[in-house]
Amino acid sequence: MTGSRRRLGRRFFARPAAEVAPDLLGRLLVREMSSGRRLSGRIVETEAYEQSDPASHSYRGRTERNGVMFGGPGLLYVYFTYGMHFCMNVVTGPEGVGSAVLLRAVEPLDGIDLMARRRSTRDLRLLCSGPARMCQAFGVARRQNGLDLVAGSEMHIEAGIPAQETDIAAGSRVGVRDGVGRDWRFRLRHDEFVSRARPGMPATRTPR
DNA sequence: CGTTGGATTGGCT
DNA sequence: GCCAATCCAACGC
Repeated sequence: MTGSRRRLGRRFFARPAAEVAPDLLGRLLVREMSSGRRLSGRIVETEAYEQSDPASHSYRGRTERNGVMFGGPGLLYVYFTYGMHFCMNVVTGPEGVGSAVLLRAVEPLDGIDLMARRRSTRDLRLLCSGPARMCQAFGVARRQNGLDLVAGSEMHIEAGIPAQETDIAAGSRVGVRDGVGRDWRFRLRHDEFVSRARPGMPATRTPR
């Protein structure tokens, strides 16, 4: 139904962010609560950030805030923004290089009641359709920064059912003038769980 | 040390 | 569609 429960390994993440980002669509983000409860969602929207990119937190080198981005593939990079929101990324590429994929939206699967309580809404489309909404629904905050998605037990990503290339739409990222070949925002076409529409995200065109 | 604005969201001028 | 909320990293002086 939602595909393979095989966990994605270190090698999957040890590639350029622009390659990992579209490949994450259709995979399952999973959090195992210490209570034994499982929270999960099918990834439907991502964005790639390479170190060479002025829009990336890692562009100006390693700092206290972005340190995890340089820590090696498969780590979870969580940052705080706008004075109230958290966003989560999956670190990609080799250790020492600051690259990551921002998880922007998932389709809620397991633990929907718990997500609804955290989000103060029962509307499925408002639970995880945005990077900060996802973090709130999954209970991800500062404490989860640096978690290992490959060797750790708190969070991981399962293989699920990878999206077909023809089902993927690519466009420019928020606030970034992406040129041809640099459309690094990816989402499933015709999916109702993606974040709210914004300019620069055409409904057509396939990546790579 | 002061200023600026952000990989956003929710509520409503 | 527009703007306030609210912290803090990065940058300029």
